Amino acid sequence: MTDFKKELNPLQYKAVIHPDGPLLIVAGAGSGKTRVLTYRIAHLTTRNISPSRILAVTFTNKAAGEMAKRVDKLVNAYVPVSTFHSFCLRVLRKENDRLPYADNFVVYDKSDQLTLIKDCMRRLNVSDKHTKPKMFANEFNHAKNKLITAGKFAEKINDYKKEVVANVYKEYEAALLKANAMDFDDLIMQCVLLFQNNSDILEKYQNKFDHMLIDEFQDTNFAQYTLAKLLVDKHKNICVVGDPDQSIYKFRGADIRNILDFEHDFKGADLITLEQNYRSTATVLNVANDIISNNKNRKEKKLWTENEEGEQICVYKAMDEHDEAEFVINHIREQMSGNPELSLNDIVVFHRIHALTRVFEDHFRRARMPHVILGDVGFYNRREIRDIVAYLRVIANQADDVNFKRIINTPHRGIGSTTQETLARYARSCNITLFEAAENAESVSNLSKAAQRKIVKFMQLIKGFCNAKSKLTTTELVKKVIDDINYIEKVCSSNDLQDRTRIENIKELISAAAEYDNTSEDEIPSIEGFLHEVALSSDIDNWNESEESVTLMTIHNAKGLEFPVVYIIGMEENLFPHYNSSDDPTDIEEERRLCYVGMTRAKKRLSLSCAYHRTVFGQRKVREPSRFLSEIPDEFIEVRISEHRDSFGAEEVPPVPKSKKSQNAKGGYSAGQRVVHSHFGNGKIESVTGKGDSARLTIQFDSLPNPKVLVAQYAKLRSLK
DNA sequence: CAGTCGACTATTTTT
DNA sequence: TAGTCGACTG
Repeated sequence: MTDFKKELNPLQYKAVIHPDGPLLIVAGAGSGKTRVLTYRIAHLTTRNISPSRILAVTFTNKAAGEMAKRVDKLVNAYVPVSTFHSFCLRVLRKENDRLPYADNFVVYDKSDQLTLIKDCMRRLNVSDKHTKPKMFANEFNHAKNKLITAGKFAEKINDYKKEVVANVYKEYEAALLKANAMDFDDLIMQCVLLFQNNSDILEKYQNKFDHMLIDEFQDTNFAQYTLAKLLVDKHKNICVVGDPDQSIYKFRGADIRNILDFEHDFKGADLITLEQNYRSTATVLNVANDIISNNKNRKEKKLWTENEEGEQICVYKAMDEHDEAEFVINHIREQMSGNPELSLNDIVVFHRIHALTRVFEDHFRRARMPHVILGDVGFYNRREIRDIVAYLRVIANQADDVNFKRIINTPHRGIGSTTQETLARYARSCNITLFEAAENAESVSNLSKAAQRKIVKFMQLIKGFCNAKSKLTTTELVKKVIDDINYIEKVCSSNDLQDRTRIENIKELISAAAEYDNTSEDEIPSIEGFLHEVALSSDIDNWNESEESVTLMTIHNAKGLEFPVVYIIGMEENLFPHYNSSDDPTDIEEERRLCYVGMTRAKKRLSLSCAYHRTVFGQRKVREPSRFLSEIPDEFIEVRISEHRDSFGAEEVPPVPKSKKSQNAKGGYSAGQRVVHSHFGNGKIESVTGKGDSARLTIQFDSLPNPKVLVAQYAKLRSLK
């Protein structure tokens, strides 16, 4: 049995063995927050509290899985750990008969949501000229995070814009219900509504759990906090862990007041503050402390450490983003060769926005440095995966109009937009789903005989799947769908790289289904269960941290992680802090917290970089170093300046050697000329538009199937003879 | 009906 | 720059 006292410091131990009642643990970065939570859960089980009577909630599925594993290791007990979303989904499925949704409801992700919103806008004749679908999505999400339903929203309209939003919101909610689908934020809101409207069910869950524990409490939103308050209302055995300085999800409705008000909401709550950092070197910690102390709106807290001073922070001022990438690669090599203990998976590159990874990926690939990029177009957002999953969704839930529309002509089967619109109009006039309309295709007089035939054939296919559903495992069904619709042959049969990766991805989807069939905690694995898992899975959940490669990810993804070597790139004004945050002081403070989170991930070595030039929206712009850089005292940093330039802010030295530059200046490119490109190799210029540096060259490279258009200034071409 | 071409717009961050 | 959307043509 674990000796809890021996493995924890006195404050951590106090938190772990704290008896019943509300407990707030304010835990600074690297102070052993997860450790405390894990040990506390483990400790509860030793107090004869059954694992199933503990409700533990973390921020990601990955963190949840890891915590469950660690508890198991400590006390040999399996305590299920959830995210708010997965917990709510489980409740909603279980208590389905109290909901207006049928039990096979699906979860809509962001892009399903946008499609549906566009539909609603079209139906209400709302132009997307000034009110973008995304804007509506944001409004709805925020409303749901505050538990404001469409009905409530409509009650407090004060201007025209709100009125439009209210109308679309109403239409959207109705459409969701009709499609038997919930969006992400519904999972929480519907669960809260369920509890609020059904006291017997609420009571059941209040009695089911003796203790509730919440990780990353600073990033909970109003709906989540309300849910927690409801659940623990009887026994008040709630333990929350968080750090206000690490609250970085305001855009998702996270409300820092949750943690600041906790002691007020739960009278008699105990507070334990953990301030000793075990993770980082003193230098890293000092720098992070200095940065965060610039936030005005914050509770004073100073982390300290007994760790060694460590090396200085490296700040690299690059010429441009290419130079920045080269620096990171070279620096990584330097670190690796001087340190045999170090492995590539000890190294991470953080960025504020995904767009920065493009250039890095290029350079990493060319340098043959193994790397993994998290996020951006995640696995389940790839077209081929979405296509197949759309079939599964319709098979599971025939009311799903959004996905029905997606699959009716994918792969092409001659059911074009005219036919689809006729079908949709028919469905609307009869107030039935597209699926039902398609079933009656033959009685829709506006459809041509040919169109009817094609729809009937398609419906036979789909109904075949629906009938097969109960007889097959998830894996078998996925395979059957892919085979029967001939997806690979019809959509990705060429031999180019893109199609080959598509096929790889499809294989991976089959593996994912197999994995679900084999390891799911669902009593009976089902296509619905698989779809729910898919809907709630995130990039970080699928990240394999033991792979021998450098990881690139956003700082938002880095929450709760730590790495020996950390790079933060793009430390420039309007990028970090981000442009959209630069005029609002509260937003700037959130950006600063984000910076703080990034820095405090580093155990040994932290490097920051910015570029003097960067191509933004395809245009080369002069950049200014981030204000955060100037918030670091000089004594902690070692500044390195790009060799391509003498001093920062001095006259720019051209990135390409003089000879090439002068050729550009002469406007020396002309059609028919043979050239060499560093990337694509030999090619022939087919045409030239414009002149000088901004000339656009259409070049047919020998290595590529199609011509490419490059801008002379950036193309870095060398003329042949 | 499907594929191509040009115009346009976009970058926060995610369960 | 690159990805998406709509118009146009075969």
